[in-house]
Amino acid sequence: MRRRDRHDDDPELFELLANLEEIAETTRIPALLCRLLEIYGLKSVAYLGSGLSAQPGQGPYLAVTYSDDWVDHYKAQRFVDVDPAVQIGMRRMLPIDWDTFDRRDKNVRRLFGEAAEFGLGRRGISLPVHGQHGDRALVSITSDASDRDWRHLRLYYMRDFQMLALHMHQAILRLEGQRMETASLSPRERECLLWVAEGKTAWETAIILGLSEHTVRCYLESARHKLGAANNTHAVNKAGKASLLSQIP
Amino acid sequence: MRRRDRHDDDPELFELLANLEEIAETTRIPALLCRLLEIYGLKSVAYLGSGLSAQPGQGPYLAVTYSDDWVDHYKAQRFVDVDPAVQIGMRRMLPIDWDTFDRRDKNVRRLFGEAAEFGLGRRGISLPVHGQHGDRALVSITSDASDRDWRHLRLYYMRDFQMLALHMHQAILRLEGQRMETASLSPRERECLLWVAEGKTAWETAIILGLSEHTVRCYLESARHKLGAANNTHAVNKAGKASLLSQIP
DNA sequence: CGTAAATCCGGCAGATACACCGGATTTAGG
DNA sequence: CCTAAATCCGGTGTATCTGCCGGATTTACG
Repeated sequence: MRRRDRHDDDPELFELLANLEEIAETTRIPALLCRLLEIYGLKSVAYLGSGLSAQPGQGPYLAVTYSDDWVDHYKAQRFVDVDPAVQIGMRRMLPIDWDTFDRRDKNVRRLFGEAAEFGLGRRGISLPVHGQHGDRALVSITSDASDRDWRHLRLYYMRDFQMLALHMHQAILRLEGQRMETASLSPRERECLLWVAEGKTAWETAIILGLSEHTVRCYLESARHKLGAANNTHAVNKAGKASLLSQIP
Repeated sequence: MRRRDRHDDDPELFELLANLEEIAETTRIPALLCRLLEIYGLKSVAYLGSGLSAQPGQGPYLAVTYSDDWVDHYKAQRFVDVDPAVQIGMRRMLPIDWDTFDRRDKNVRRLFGEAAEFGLGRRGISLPVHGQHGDRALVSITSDASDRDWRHLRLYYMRDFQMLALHMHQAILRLEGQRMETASLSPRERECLLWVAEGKTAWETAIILGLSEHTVRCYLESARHKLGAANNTHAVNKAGKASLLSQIP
């Protein structure tokens, strides 16, 4: 805990955010994570990104300060299926303190036990990040702070890392592709797709919108064409990820 | 700008977050927004939520400190279709400074001109919020700070309001329903649904996964049943919103 | 004043989805 | 040990989707 004794001015935070914007290669990310360790006096920082490239089957993106040993062990033991930080954190919106995890499960206890052996901090927070296109990330930090310090620090960590996590995700998205040419749907096309996404048939949608069934089909067809979708299901998925189905046009 | 001269300790922020967690009625939200005005020395705070109730056709949720006159005028003029804070902010992940908007469009200039007449600050920031289920929100704040002050303040505003916006959204979600019973899909069901969401037919999915077409149909059927979906399209939409289609199971 | 886009309508053939019927083995957990 | 769930396979009839053909008027923009 080097410079975290004063919480007054935080030029570091904004400097780090600027650095993230300037990064031009993914190879420089680990170094930046290490700077985070120093500045915030942490034991580890980890970034786990999912759904970055919009193609299924693509593995998650990982950038960590963990030792390679721990990463290999984690993968070999398939801890990702057990790890509450991932399982719960990836399904949340707000950051979560690892202290709140239920450790009664024996697999979970084993995970945290072995994590400690590999030098991860006893305390941890995971901050979920939600991108625009269904892409997600989880930024996790660990610390060895005492119980006293931790109660205060965690709040400041949550505050700063909420922003850092967001910008980190943005930077990685920028570097790892995810070019999403956003097609624009007409109001009617969007409306038809919206109801089809709710499980309505073309006929039902026609009733709801007061159109002929055939007209609905035409809108769906042009929506599919605009989105480059193979069928309605694909179109709904693409439009949903591009948040074209929200109420605000 | 009452107490914002010192950026050192921020008990206010964490107190506000605690208040947000304790709120039991939506009627108390406006009062909390007004406290934000005082504490941060702002001209206005606005929350705009979209897709909160998971039913289409539901209007957006609005909680603002604007005058009713401005809200009525804004709605009457359909400014939401023009407002770059909404149009751009809702499609972003990172917060955006209103100074960066392109004001060449005459409609945009009219919007900001009339906004100033109704007493909104000259400076503004909008912070997008992304929920887990496709729900979104935009928290916008305005200020009358001088150019000098603004350059520094905006960063601190972004930092604190990034957290405040998130917790505000969480509080409103909690109060405004959005109970999403998360069905759990088996790996195979999820996998089939994933490829169908990519526009593949059952036959193609069967080839990809090395299964018989009939087996794929069975998995899709049980997935639909688990999700309470009327058809594959509905199932993909539901599963996507519940982030059941991501790589991390 | 054109042009492009959005808004509407109809029909038809073939592909695909969907529901409902039947069966099987393997695996995890109480 | 037993049960539940997950993993697999086949058939059938009907509903729905999808692509492609043909029209129409209105609106916005340069």
